[in-house]
Amino acid sequence: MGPVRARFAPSPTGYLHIGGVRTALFNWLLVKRYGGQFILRIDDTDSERNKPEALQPILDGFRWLGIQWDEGPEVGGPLGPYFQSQRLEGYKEAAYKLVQEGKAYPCLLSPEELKAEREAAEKAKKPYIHRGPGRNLAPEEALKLVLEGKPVRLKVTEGRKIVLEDLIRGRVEWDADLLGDPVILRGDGRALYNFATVVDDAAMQITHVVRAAEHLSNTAVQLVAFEALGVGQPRFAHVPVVNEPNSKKKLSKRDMAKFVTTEIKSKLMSIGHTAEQIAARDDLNPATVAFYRELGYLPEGLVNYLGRLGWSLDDHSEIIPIDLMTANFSLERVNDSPASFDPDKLYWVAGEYMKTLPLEKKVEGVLPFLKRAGIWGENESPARLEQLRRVITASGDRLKLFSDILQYGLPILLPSVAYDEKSFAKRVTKEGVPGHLAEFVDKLAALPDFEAATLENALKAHANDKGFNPALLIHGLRVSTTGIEVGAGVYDILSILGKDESIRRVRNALAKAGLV
RNA sequence: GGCCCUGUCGUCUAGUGGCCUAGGACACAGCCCUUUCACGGCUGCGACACGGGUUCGAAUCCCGUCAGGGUCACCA
Repeated sequence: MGPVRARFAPSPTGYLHIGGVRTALFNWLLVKRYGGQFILRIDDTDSERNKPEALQPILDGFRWLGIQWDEGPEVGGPLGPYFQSQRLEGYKEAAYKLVQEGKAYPCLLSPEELKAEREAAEKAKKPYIHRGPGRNLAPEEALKLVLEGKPVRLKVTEGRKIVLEDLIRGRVEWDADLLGDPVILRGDGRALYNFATVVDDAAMQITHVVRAAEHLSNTAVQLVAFEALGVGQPRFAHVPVVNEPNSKKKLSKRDMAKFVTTEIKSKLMSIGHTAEQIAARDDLNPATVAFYRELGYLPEGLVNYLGRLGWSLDDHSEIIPIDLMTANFSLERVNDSPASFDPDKLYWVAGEYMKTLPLEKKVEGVLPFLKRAGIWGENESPARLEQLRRVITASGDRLKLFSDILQYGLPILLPSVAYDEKSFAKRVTKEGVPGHLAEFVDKLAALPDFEAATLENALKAHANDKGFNPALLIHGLRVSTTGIEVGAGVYDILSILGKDESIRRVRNALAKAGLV
């Protein structure tokens, strides 16, 4: 395959939809695989719905994911402008040209008449196929009417088949007789999507249109438009839609609110969002890219997951770094049935990427969450930073998302311990434990150093000496010093805390337990 | 309803006529490792929508049925 020019054409809606990203990613991968340009074209012709400030989140999202466009907003390109709202004249001219050539004609019927036609067809249980009375007008007369403000319809040639050789779905055919003449230009001169997209794809020399399968039906009229325009056709590839988790329904841009369950909400609140903030942002739900960014997912993980959704490298690869993906991507291996979005698997993939991330990158990623939690200032001491590094290292693979630092790091980093009462009762107040703790605190005070290995030896020796199960002390210490039962190894925790702080926390716990 | 698309474990997938008593991954369950949790290791659970053909042989090809989805605008 030669060089590819592929495009993604989002509407500026204020957020980047997961399904859209997957489609954009396939376009981008195709370009990276075969060489060429990935074009971002902004579909902002619907002025009521599209606000200019709604574009930025989309661009930010793509940049965060590492999906860079070669032509489009902010980067320009030779075949711009890349905003459809700035290309309106071109659509108009193209439509006029078609009218002059007799390939399109003015629609003479009023909206009311059209509605009546449609309803009559519906009542008669017949498919509604519009053929306008203006079809046979002489070109001069037709153009005059169009210039006077009549909408323009494309003439669909009857008595033949429209054939698409789709790169993913194979051969798809439509009977032209079942296709009504579509409106391509409104009375006020604004083009309709099906026409604008064709004019632009031709003008921008798009070679491959990779888009969601929901556009498959549209392709028939677009094919007719390409023909009428007398320009070369791109190749088409219709990728299956992305479904809701555990569902056969499309992951929809609408009704995304239902994904914000109480569980999701509490997760968002745990990273510092208030209920009001969540309610005010329509991009904070699991169907958007912003949501995963907000929770501290690694973009590499999201890209891997999305790339693997509907496409596979072979019979066993799951973790496919971007270089491997771009070197091997092909439309042939894109599935032709819909795929359900699986948040659990995404979480796992994100964790796999986190495992391989260098420590300094983890520190960097975790900082915003600590700052928002109010326990990290702008000028923390080197010692404090070193402590954070040790916390992250000790957390190990438990840290799958950057926001997980709140769960595993806070109990160590926070100066005061928030005790989980159930755990406290089970592991500290328990029979005999306070006594062991009190005794061991003195041992701790006498230790030559506070390395994890030293601590482990001392603890085991002490328990052996006294003849009790070391687990009693391990669990007691953990809860005394962090308040909770899960997290890094207890020796690591004590070592990070240091001698003074460890002893202070254990004594506090003993005081709380009613023993000093 | 018309047209179009799709149907392999709960989910993502491998499979292009014999390598398939259908392989891998996530999730789930159990065991081991670790005196927590996680990681890791092992084991288990679990699918070719159904019915007809074609063929020596079908998850794979054909037909039908059923099911799901998409689309039918002077929206994108």
